[in-house]
Amino acid sequence: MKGQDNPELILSNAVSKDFKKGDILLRTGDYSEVAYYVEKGCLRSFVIDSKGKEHILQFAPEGWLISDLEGMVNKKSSNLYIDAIEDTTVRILKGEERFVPEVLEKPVLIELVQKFQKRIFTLQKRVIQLISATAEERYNDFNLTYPDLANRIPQKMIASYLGITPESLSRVRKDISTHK
Amino acid sequence: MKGQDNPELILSNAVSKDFKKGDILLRTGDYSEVAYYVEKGCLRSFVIDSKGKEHILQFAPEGWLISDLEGMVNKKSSNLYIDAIEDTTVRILKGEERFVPEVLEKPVLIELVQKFQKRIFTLQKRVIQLISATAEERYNDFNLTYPDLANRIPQKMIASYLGITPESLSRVRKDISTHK
DNA sequence: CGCCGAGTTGAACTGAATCAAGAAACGTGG
DNA sequence: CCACGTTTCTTGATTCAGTTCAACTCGGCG
Repeated sequence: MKGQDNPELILSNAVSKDFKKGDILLRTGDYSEVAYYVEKGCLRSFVIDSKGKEHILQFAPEGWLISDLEGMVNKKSSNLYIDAIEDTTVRILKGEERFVPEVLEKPVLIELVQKFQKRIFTLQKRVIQLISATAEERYNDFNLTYPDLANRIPQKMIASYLGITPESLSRVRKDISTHK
Repeated sequence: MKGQDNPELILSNAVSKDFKKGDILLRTGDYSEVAYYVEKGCLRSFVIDSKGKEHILQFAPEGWLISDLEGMVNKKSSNLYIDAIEDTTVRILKGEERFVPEVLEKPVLIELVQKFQKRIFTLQKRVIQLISATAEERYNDFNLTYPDLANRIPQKMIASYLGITPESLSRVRKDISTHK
């Protein structure tokens, strides 16, 4: 969830931590009440389906927030992974501070409500696109949602996020460049 | 967003209203800071794409909450429609009570955060499915998410929600019945 | 009745997946 | 800094799930 409006209140007493490219922050089976605010670098969350295929739910470059909401809502272990695509510096928002709403201060709750609304809006847009747009249209929208990210991360990850194969994305990019 | 856990606090001073099947509660271009809690009947939200095709984002049978979050977040007019699929009774949650978080009481905010987390989780599940599941798998999951709704509403609306054509849904249902 | 929207079925078509093979880029150790 | 192996990207040929278009049936409602 995007946060270029810096979430000062939520971050006020969050500690920093560094991860190396490839480090896994959360794996299936883990239980986590932690959320990460990315200061530098890029994280991703993804699931692995029954056929062993990876599906990327979200990228989190600078200014984005990423977490395992399902685990936090259901108070049970996660079915998703979060890992670092680049060397990344995060601020860690602990569960006690953040995801047991009862103990949060009102101004922090307000910030949360607003962040959640944005995330819901983003996800709704993605649902509509998956339903109605072609691979090419979705790739173009990816570039609007995550400016410049296409130059930083492997194409196969973009393909996974778009819900197409790397081969198809390669062809889509070819079409865009040759003609347009 | 599902609410079989009755949202008592949010509803505490919400007024009731009845709509007839076919009534439009919100249309593109309207600005609304209202949310509806469905007590009886069924609403739906949908968008119309550039080709004039309808895409259903959400159904709201009894116990669900439905609204135009985008409009509320961005403080601008909506690009979606909400209408009644059946004669429906709702409780209206007004913006001043509900979507200007600053004036909400802390217990109400906590309820909101929890509702939003559930909606985010539901949407994430749908994104994963649109990316990775076949039409048949998605239809089966629809029946889990909205038990019995398949018997109440036209199939072409289910098809729109699933992101397939009515013809395809017809064939999927045939396959399921003939073999299984 | 007769009509009209909803659902079904068929046949041809298409966007994207799959499978396969080769080319380019990448990083790791010598 | 180069050499090598591994991963990523590209391109081609084939297949397949779902679309499109068209014709027909059914069931409810005037």
